[in-house]
Amino acid sequence: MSVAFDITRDARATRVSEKALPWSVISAGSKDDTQELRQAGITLRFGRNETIFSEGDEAKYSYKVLSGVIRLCKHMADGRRQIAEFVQPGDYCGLLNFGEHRFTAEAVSEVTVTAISQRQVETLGENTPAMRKWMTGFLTRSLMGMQDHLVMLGRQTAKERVVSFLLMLADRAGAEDGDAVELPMNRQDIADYLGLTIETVCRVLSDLKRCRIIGLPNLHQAILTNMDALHDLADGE
Amino acid sequence: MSVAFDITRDARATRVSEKALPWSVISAGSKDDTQELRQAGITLRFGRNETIFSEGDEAKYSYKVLSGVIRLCKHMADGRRQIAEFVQPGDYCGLLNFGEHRFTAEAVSEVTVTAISQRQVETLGENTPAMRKWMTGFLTRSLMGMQDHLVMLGRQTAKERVVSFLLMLADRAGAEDGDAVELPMNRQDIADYLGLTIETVCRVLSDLKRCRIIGLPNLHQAILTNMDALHDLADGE
DNA sequence: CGGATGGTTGATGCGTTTCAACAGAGGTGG
DNA sequence: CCACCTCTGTTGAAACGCATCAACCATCCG
Repeated sequence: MSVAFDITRDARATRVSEKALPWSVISAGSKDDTQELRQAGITLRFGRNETIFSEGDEAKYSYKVLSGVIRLCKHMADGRRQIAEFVQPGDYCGLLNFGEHRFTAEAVSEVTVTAISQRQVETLGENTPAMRKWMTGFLTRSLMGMQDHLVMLGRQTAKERVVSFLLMLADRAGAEDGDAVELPMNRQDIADYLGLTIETVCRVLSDLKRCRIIGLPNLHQAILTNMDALHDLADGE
Repeated sequence: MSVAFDITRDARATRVSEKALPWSVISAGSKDDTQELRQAGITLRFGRNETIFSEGDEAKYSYKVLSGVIRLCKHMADGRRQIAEFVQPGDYCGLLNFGEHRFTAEAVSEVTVTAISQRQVETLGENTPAMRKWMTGFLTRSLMGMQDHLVMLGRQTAKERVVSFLLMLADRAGAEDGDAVELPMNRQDIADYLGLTIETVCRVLSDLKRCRIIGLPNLHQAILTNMDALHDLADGE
């Protein structure tokens, strides 16, 4: 299957060191809510901090996350980094980047993805109305998410940002008062998503814990002890 | 024409005070790069600070700006405001907000727009491939603009933000070294776009003027005396 | 055990905000 | 025409929130 070969070339272009290779091609085809994409992709695995694609790379493939979490980020010349989005299982990335990828995609944790060639996506979009509709919806949802993120970075305080972030994760996971939410990303990732430093994120989390608004049983979980307080804090008391 | 009537109802729903009315219906139909939209709209006029639509309003219409500038913003409960975008002549707003508008749109200056019903837009999208392609492109460009804005708010300093803003305006206007760019929005608008205070924006502009990197002949123009210096400042020296 | 990695906490400094006073442009009415 | 007012922008002084720098801690793993 020539797609497999192309994938390999594309991946090499992402500057993952040879050592980081090989990703295993696990299977061709996987479950997918979007019927038309079902048999279009092949599955790849990436280890922690491996690069899936880089900003500026030719966008030959899109990816659907099967397991693990991907961060989409921009690296500035002087090392500053801004994470635009955490892509979770069931979500897509690199979709509809005509020409070249606008972000670098890196594996936050062990990740498996289905790769779909952009050509296939475009063809599907041109021929199937349902697919088209889904893609427009996808773009619109992306835009909405980015809009909320924008307001957060522009006008919320450090505490508001961290709390909003926890609530966003809770919302995505369907967590309720008293439930635990997973924090697959590390503190630096959270900081770079929120436009803060790692120390500030730590301090806010410690504060919340001290006030018994959340619990932190380990580095990768937060227990939402008091959702009401969180909601109040999220928009400034 | 029943569309004209519907426009009136929609506009009233935007809570523009009766005093602020009437907007004049200037003409039906106007020039448009997108052939299919050419005869679809009617033209409306809004005065400075009038609301074109509000966040949460049912999105019955989209708007193409013919003249003037619109700001798209979110208002927080405590009065904080974040501007997501300045919509300039030739640009669109309110497009593809299925259901309800996600932003409040207000006139920065005297504005004339063409209003197009969402139903028409959708129908055009379903039937004409060129229109569909254009709309996908529009969404993608919006997303890209928002992504750059996001990085700016998350990771750039006050000076970098103001400089990037000037360069963005210069780029849009096609201005070169030595040219003047128009600043149709006031300082508060700039501050709310950049996630800063009005005082900080003032100080940075004054600084740039003092260093002879820009000139400020009046409140609504900036002369780009030294584009190279601006580009350097935009990404941290 | 020792080193590496990632996280937390404290002390200090800086950049931006806040608060306050003032300046300039434009508009109105005596 | 000028005094007066309002609106917006500018500048200064002080306060504050977050960043920076540095020390320390916990966990993991060879």
